[in-house]
Amino acid sequence: MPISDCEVRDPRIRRTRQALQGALRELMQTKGFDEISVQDITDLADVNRATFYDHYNDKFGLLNAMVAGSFHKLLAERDILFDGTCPSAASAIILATCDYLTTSHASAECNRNSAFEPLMEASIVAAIKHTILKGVHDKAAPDGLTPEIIANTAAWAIYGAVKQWFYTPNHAPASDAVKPLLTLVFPVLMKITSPNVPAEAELVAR
Amino acid sequence: MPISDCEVRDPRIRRTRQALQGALRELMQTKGFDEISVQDITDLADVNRATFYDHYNDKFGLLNAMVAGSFHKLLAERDILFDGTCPSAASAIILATCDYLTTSHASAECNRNSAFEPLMEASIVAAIKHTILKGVHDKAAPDGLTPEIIANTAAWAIYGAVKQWFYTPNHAPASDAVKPLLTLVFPVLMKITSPNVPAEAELVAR
DNA sequence: TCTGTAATACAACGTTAGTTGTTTAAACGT
DNA sequence: ACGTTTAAACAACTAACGTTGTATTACAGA
Repeated sequence: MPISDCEVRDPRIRRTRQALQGALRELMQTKGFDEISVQDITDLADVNRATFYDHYNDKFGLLNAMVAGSFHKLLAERDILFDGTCPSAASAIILATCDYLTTSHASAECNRNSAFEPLMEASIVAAIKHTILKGVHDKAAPDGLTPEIIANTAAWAIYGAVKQWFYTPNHAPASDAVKPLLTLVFPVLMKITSPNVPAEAELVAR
Repeated sequence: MPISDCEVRDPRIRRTRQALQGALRELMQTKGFDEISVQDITDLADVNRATFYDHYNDKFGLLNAMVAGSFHKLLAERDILFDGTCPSAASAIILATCDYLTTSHASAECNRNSAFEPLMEASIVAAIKHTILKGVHDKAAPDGLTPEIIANTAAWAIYGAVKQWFYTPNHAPASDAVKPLLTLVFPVLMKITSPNVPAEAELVAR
């Protein structure tokens, strides 16, 4: 029965989890995620295999915690705070996502496993959403929408945009890609403060 | 070594795959996805377990094929064709996604498995993207963007929006939810034909 | 410092996964 | 109708999974 990762007091738990995450990180330098067994991880971390299951449901749970943790850290380091109106904060989120995708793929190449990518993605999207929500949770939203819906939509849109950018052959460097991607997703975020964007005019006239 | 699902001539292959998909579908009525073993599936489908691996890489591969297939079918039945400008087609896609999420959750409740949901989601998003791309792949896109990027962003945004709607307690019925969700994601799609939406003005002035 | 709580170590278990090689039989072109 | 092609059946195997129970040891509060 795994316990939440945030605010763990007991140093034993922190040590064990750090060891497991460190081991997985190290193993992923050389192997693909699907070639790594729980045994491999616990051997390297010098932790009993059964103990692993006290902390994570499975290999994917560990991956999830790792990705969420490091992406959150990346965002925190850059001191990103989005207040619902400032495009530069949105840019920073997009850039961070670009960077994260790039570096994480550089270390862990070739994960042809069918389950690997969607899981990483879910973790990243959750982190983006969380960051957006921190800034807008107390703002207003137009009828039928909520800050949560908008934040989630934006988070998914951002990740989808960055992902497609990333998988485009010979894509522009991240710093150049941010601006066009921002124009794409920013209208979604704008719904928080200005419910009516002009495209609306065409919608009601459908 | 699994073979593509589209256009399978050999009736033996079709029969086997249908049997496997049917079996999984039936098992998911009562069990969670993670409680179902490949053995269970092949037993019910009256197929040898080794044969399973001639068709799918693993359980997730089968799930993927099922979801993609049925969601595509749902879209095809409703005769959805999105030309990049018509909001009603976009509405139809959103509505279909709402419906699909609702029905698929009704049959397969409680899949607390960490890997299950992200995989289904990836399949659905891929299907949405495919539908959008059919309509816009030959259209123009503003600098730094491509029809693919826009389609992917829109697909992720749509799924993210619908998902959050779905998980909102006491959410409005799908038919009522479509309109607000549409106002949220339509600006993204609009980039295909009208590169400059007014929010842009604020962006360059940052 | 002491004590109850809670995490880890360890061993052993049954189950499932995924692979391989061979045999049988259905499908297809001619 | 015949022979070729190719999918499915089957058995057997290794390796990894996830669980269970008990003993040990580290932590946190008093």
